[in-house]
Amino acid sequence: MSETYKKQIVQHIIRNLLDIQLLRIIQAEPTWGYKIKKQVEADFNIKIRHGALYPTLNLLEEKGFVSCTLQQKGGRARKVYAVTADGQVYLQTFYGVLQGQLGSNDL
Amino acid sequence: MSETYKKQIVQHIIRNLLDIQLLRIIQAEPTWGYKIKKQVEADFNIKIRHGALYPTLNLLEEKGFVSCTLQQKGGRARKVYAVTADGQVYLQTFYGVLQGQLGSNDL
DNA sequence: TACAATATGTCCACACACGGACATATCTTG
DNA sequence: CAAGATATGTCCGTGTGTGGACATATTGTA
Repeated sequence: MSETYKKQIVQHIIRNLLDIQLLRIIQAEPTWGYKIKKQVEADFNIKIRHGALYPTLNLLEEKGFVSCTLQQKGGRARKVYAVTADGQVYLQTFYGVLQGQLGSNDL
Repeated sequence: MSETYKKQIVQHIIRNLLDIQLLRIIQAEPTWGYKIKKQVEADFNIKIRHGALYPTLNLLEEKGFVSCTLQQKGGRARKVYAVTADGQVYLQTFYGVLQGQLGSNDL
């Protein structure tokens, strides 16, 4: 796996496919906005705007791709997201379209 | 594979990941701009702007991800593109990042 | 011979997304 | 007790990309 293009690719994805990438991260493990931000910034050494992150999470919830559970940790509230069945279908369909693995019967 | 989200996902990809999708199509078979446009429009029933398509193809060539061969068919010239070794590495790295399959040694 | 298709290219008004500031509240640490 | 971290949210000027027109040349067809 090449290291040369990795950072620019990650920024490409975060910029253009934030919704998909969030779905993927949440599918791996239910989590919340702030943790995703810190995690991605640590893993890839890039910045995620929380001004884009939180509205996108809310959008995913509106679309029914993730469900939201309010978790109280002391007085601080976390909105823990989990991928719904619809979200999983969406994500899998995305991968299929991207890699051209859709059967011809789909049309 | 779900049909529900397919069209919006394809538009999502064409809009935000045109370069990647072009790489994938060209990797499957060396081809040229106009054919890609017609093919995608027929396959997915969506419009591709050639005003975005051709500059993107030229950009991919500049970056060295595709090579270009001028093919004369009668008097009409075609710019037939093929994916280079660099382009294949880029594409594979992209899939890896997107699906989170990068080893931890990559950092 | 005129129109549609093939084939590639540029350009511009406009809309949308970005970067970053502003905002609020709680908890932890020095 | 103040500063930084946790946690989520809005807003706005600016810059980037979109949609579609304009452009050109050849070939096939009605």
